[in-house]
Amino acid sequence: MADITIGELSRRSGVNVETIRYFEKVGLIEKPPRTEGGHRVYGERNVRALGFVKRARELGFTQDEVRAILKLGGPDTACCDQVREIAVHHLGQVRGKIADLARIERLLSTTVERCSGGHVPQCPVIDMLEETVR
Amino acid sequence: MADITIGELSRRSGVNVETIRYFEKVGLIEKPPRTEGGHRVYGERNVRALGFVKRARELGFTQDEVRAILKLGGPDTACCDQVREIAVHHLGQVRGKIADLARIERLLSTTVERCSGGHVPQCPVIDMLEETVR
DNA sequence: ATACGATCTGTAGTCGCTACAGGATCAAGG
DNA sequence: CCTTGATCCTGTAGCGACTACAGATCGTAT
Repeated sequence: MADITIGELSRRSGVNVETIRYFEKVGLIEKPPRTEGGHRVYGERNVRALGFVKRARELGFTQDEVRAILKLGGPDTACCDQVREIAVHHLGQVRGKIADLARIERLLSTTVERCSGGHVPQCPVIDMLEETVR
Repeated sequence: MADITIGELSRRSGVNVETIRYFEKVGLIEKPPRTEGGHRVYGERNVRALGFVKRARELGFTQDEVRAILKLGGPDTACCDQVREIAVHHLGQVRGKIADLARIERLLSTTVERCSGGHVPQCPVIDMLEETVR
């Protein structure tokens, strides 16, 4: 039960100190007890909890989604359905973004390729951007 | 040279009225002349210019990049090199994002799949998020 | 002339943080 | 015990790229 300061929590979790305080403010992590002087005091469980939130954010879950998952992931673990639902929805979003980016990637790469070809009629990139048709 | 109001420009370009004014404020499009009463008056060339900016933004170019391209794409068209450079850099960013999302997609989809399997040990999604190892 | 829609400016909100400023607190050394 | 220096506190403002008002004015059709 070694007490952990916010700075140490930051080092251990890889989450910025300001971000930890921010996560507390917006309800992504719980409010820890304080010292006499008002400094936050954490323990091991907080390291895990923060890691959880961090990982979820890295995977692109919104703060709302993370909050929802946390609420579901309480004492009763029977709510797997709802967690799964959130994850499936998010997976859909991710796939959508990948598709969008893939389209962009194709367009950009073929355009840039035309650029490097010796002949320089005009700027193919600018031409491409000018094609208002879509 | 039919005069175009900001509302009509919005309809034709598919860009929100507020966003058009915002683009003007941040220097992505030029300031149009005004009527006596102060209403903005556009022409066809503004429709094309706005379309250009819109398309570039849809492709994920930042405002700074768009401004840079616009500056380069002036009267002298010999600056194709620099435009290409911006596009290549941006292409790199796009590919990076795709790679990140692909990793996320794989992790999410395999996790969710384990969920749907009949056996329900715990919530695989939560388990996955709890694995602090990476 | 007047009503009504469109436009004007300016400010504030969104999301997810990050970066201060100006203090207070804590732990270690003298 | 007292000072130093690192860490911590709160609160506010900034980022990018818009979006959404509020409250006023303009333009035009009847």
